Formats: sequence, C-alpha cells, structure tokens
Amino acid sequence: MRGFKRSLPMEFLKARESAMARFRPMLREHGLTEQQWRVIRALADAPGIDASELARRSFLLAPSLTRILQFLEKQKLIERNSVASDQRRSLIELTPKGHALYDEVGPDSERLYKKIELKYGSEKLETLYTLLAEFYTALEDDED
Amino acid sequence: MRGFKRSLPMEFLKARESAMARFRPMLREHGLTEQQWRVIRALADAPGIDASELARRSFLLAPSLTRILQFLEKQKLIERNSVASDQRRSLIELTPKGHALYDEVGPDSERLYKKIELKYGSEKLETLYTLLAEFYTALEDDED
DNA sequence: TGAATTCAATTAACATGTTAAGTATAGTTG
DNA sequence: CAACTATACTTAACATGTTAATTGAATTCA
Repeated sequence: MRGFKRSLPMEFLKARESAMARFRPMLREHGLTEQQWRVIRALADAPGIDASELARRSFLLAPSLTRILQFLEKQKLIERNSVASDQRRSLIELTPKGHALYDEVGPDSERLYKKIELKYGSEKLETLYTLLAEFYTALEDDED
Repeated sequence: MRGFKRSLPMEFLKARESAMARFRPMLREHGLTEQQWRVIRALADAPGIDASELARRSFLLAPSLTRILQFLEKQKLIERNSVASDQRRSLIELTPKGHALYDEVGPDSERLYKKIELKYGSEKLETLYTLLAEFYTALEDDED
C-alpha cells in the first residue's frame, strides 16, 4: 500500500500551512484572522455582492460566513443593505473603516507574498499555480 | 496590486478541498473525520510512538491531537502505555479494533486515491508532489 | 542539591469547518 | 390562488484550528 507519506490532502495542507505561517502573525497584529481577511479582500474586489456570492469568492461555507459577517458588522467594518426586490438577500460592502483596514493590511500582505515568490522562484510559482488549478478543475467534474 | 485570484493559500485550499470532498463522505460512513483517520494511519505506520511524534507525523497541533486521542480512546480504537523512564509521555498504539478499522478503511481510501490519479494523470501528480514538497521546504528555512 | 529552565501534554477560550435542520421569502405548477 | 419546491440565509451541534496559559515531570547548572 501507498505509504503514509503520499497523502495528497496532507501535502496540500503542509504547503498551505507553510505559507499561512508567514501571513498569520501579520494578520493577527491587525486583529484579523485569515478568513476575515479573505472576506475583506473579496469585498474590496467586488463591493455590493450578496452573501452567496461572497461565500463563493472567499471560499467559505455559509455557516462560517454568517459568523464572520456578524463579527465584521459588530466591528463596523462592513454593512449590509437589504434588497427591496428580494427580502432574503442583502448586499454587503466595506464601510470607510473597512476600506481603511484593507488599505492598511494590503501592503503588508503584498510584502510577504513577494518574499515567498523570491524564496521559491516566480517561474516555479507559475507552474504551481497552473498545476493546482488543473487539479481542482479536473476533480470538480462530477462524472467521477 | 495582485488580484484576489492570486492567493496562494486559497489555491492550496481549493486543491485540498477538491480532494477531500471525495474522501470525506467515505470516511464519514466509517464514522471517522479526516483528522481521526490521519491519526489512525500514522499509528498503523509507526506503532508505539508518543504524542509529540504522532502530532508531527499526522500534522496536527497538540491541542487538536489531545482531543482526538481522547475520542479514539473512548471508542477503544487506541490505547496508551505509560513510560516508566519518563512519566510525562505515553506510547500510543492501535487496539485490535483499531487495526480492524484501519484494514477496513484502507482499501476504500486507496480506491479513491487511484481514481484521482487516473483523472489527473500520474505524471502530473508526481510533478505536483515534487513542487509542493519543494515549496514547503523552501519556506520552512527560518532565515526569512 | 535546589532554583531555574525546559519539555510533554493538557486545558481554556474563541474562531472556523462540517453536516443537518430551521426560517423566511421567491418562484413554480396544478 | 394554493400547495409544492427551491433559494438565501441562519442556527445548532459537534469537531478541529489557533494562541495562550497551565500542570507535572525531566534537565540544567550555579
């Protein structure tokens, strides 16, 4: 049997963790978790989307997103505006305070990202991006 | 600024999730979570190791491992034997019931793994393994 | 040897992951 | 238009992730 070493999910996890270990302390200093930062980035990128679209873009499950939005709303980093034509949904956007935080954290994030790119090599990074995208694309076809 | 698309941790997460989505339902039928299965595999691979070594091999943080071991012990899937020469540690191994579960789940896991390999291509899979290992190796040097 | 340090494991507290169930609103169909 | 179905969240319950603090046992070393 394939050894315990060849576990694809674990290899993804280890790669992910080695990157996150560099971002997490910085985010913590800004009072954010990784997931909260993903939501803020997604909103900076696409203001005024609803929760379903936000969940898709930030790659969070709906229950996690619900809790994160409650937190961010309490911090006055986001606000929701209900949609008249569909009472189930509301459109979400960053407040000025949320934008300010985004502008503050963004450069730190970029700096760390560039350090990783330098350490690993940008051509290899491109290859890796491609292989990863091909991987999850190949597996997301539902025909087994 | 680099778009929201180019987030390495998210790409790792998406790749990992696309794989786990295939394993999780199977594990669930056996009454296991992914992490519990990682622990069982690690113990089948290296019986009689202590919790620190087990945490390292299953890539779990100590607090998570503590809870998982308490669960597995309650299910009588593992047992701990205290070490006379060092009262802080205990050596952990699968019980016969634990071994039986391992023998039951292992083949299902292999089957799903082979399906992934077929869908993605085994050469590309090799390349991906290599790039991932190089990635976390490169980043784990502490010299920044 | 005994105070200080290190180490292994656990506990605590809070955030997120995961599945299932619930709630209210929209849409669909007979 | 009324029953059914689908959609967009939200809540619930339990497992894990993450950091910090704690406990008890080994080690170090002045």
